[in-house]
Amino acid sequence: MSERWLPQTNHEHAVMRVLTSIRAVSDAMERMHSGMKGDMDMNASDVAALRLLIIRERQARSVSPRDIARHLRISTASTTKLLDRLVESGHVERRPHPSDGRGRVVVLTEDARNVFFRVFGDRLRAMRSVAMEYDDAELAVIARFLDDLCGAMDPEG
Amino acid sequence: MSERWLPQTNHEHAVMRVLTSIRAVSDAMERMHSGMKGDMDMNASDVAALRLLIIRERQARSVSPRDIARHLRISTASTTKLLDRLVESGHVERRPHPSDGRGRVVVLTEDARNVFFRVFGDRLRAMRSVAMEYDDAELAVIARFLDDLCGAMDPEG
DNA sequence: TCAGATTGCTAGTTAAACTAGCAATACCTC
DNA sequence: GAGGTATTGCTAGTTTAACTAGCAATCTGA
Repeated sequence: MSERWLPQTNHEHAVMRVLTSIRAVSDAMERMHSGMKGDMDMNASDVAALRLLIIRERQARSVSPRDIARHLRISTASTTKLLDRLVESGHVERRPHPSDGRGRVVVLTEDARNVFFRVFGDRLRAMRSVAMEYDDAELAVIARFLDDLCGAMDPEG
Repeated sequence: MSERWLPQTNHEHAVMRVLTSIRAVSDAMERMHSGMKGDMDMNASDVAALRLLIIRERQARSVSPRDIARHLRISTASTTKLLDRLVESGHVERRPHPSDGRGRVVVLTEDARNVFFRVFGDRLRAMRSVAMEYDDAELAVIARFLDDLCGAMDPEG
């Protein structure tokens, strides 16, 4: 997480500590997701696709196979197979795109939502109760930091 | 990231916003790592193993194949293959464990350190300069939050 | 209008995980 | 100590999920 750069001042130590912690959180998140292999009959990519669908649904934005391919950084061919798995397991459906004859719209089934929250519910609740301990001003700082960081890491998002 | 839970108060909205942001950061991190597929001749697991080695080295803690298997949540058989790849590409070496005849100690080559920082350097600098913008008190709050969150997500770490 | 781009798919290939089981070594109980 | 059990890292063979190449259908812009 560092470079040959070594923190000197107290402030630099604090910076280093935050970057180390963010890495730890990110690793924990990754393990949590890839750990779904065991908890449900799904691999990490399938879960990631499901998460994208859940998030986009909350934003009332539709998701195409192309979107999934871009988000997961996999080929459209792999995405077709991924969707085949999710369709076959009854988690999503392919619908024709309303205006683009080539495209598809991928939608969650109610079953998928249930499974997702059954598996992630405890973890989400635990995370939420951690955040609940912080006041508005603190949360504002944290959110601003995270958004800045995100922008620095990955311009497109 | 949410559940059927919907934020009501301002505070709950702030909580939600932070959890959404942390997800975004985590996704960006994951894409950054899996994006290494393109930037170097390595897959995400190999990079993750390399990161573990870099971090542990800084803590002066040795790393066994077993440690890597546990950290990446893959089998020891897969870890053997992973190490074969990294040894063959000249990024790590297997050394005998000093006190346990069964075990090995995996150590980085100088070459691996160079490659790692060449690829991640820009990103790490960008992240660091984001954190630099925050004062000690803010960084302390952020670090505490992240550590709390980590504890909530993944007790063992 | 039509040349080029984009979408999602199939087919076949490759990479990296998996399970099962092995010998060598360590640890624990008597 | 001696013997049984656990742990480590490995090999062999299998399965999964990514990849590339190329297709028809559709959209877009000059």
